[in-house]
Amino acid sequence: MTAARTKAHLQRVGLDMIAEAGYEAVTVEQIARAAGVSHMTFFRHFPTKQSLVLEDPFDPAIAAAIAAQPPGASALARACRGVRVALDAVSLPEEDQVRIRVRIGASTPSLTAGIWANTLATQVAIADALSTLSPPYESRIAAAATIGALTVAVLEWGTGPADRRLKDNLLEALNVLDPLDPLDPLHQSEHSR
Amino acid sequence: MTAARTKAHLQRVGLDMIAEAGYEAVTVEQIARAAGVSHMTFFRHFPTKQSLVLEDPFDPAIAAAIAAQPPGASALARACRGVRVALDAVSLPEEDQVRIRVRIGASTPSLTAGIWANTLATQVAIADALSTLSPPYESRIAAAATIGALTVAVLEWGTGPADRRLKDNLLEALNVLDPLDPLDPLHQSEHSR
DNA sequence: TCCCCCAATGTTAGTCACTAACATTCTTGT
DNA sequence: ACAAGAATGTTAGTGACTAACATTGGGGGA
Repeated sequence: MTAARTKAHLQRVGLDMIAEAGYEAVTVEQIARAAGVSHMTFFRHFPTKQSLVLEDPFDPAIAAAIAAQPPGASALARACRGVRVALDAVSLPEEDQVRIRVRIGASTPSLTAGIWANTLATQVAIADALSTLSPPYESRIAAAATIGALTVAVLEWGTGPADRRLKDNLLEALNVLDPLDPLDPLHQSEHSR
Repeated sequence: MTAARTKAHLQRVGLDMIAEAGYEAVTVEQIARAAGVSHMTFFRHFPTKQSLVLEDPFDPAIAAAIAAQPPGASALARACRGVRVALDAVSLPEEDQVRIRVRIGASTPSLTAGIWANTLATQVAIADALSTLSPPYESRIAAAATIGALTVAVLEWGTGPADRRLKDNLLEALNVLDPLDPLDPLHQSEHSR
């Protein structure tokens, strides 16, 4: 069996078991056996048990959109506006499996901790994108604040009603840090400065 | 030996060993033996190995100062101004041991992850304090952004030059989220609204 | 078609963080 | 001095994760 198939199979089986019994109640050994492999194969595909749930590749489009923001605004505002642009361009997965993973992560304390840890790479990428126009310290602060807001938005989406769109949650979060004109709440980020 | 003394002794010995050899290179067993106790005693005083480095009690004064902020400003602004007031009132420890702990945490990836996890309780407290005047969602976003900024400020302080004051780092971070009048950059938080 | 090669997987034996159950010692008030 | 409770020790275990080495299976070249 090809490597990608084995990995996908492990994740499907593992998420099923965890969704049913809870993250702590399922051991890696059990997941591996249920998927018909050994625990070593599990760890060859997922570096940690956490990563089965939390694995989330960073999208470089976000950093690019932030770096492309025009000068004249604070680092925080540029970060928020860049993310808005990226949200318009990229199509979010919004698949059911993502929602399940977020729900598991939000309801398991040890995983919620891991979620914040997972954002570190994104945080650094955003800070780098900001630092072309702002001092490094301000860039790091703005990046951390932005990531914090977005992470809460994702967690809230995962635990909220199923018909709520992730994108709406994210835009609302950005609005807290960088308020748009309330009369024209959307479609302004690309044109305002 | 009284419990508090044993705990302090374990922490002193453990931080010494970790500062010298690195967090991953020192086992709990080694710390316990060096302190003249068994590993069970270690875990009776520190729930995890991480907590030896990261343990940091939440100061309720911060939440109180935020809750006392006057209405008329955004949740984010009230959070920042409340923290500024709390920083004026409370005297920060600023001891060498704190700096050592932050330095260890900042330079050890698995601990940096734990630092973010440790802020969760504070984040919830701030969100609660904000939610008396703002909707819960906006409160959670603002709390996450504020905590994110403050955490970066602490990490930066821990790795930066030794004569830099923690308070200055924190105020500068708050300034990124809630800019003060640049002509009167300090001493304004208590009077502005 | 055969074979070989290498990627994917298995086996085994460990380390380390952490826990449960129970035994032991030390301290402290009376 | 003497119980009673707090602090600590012992032992045995679980589970995540790693290192070293053995094994298999399928696809490309001869």
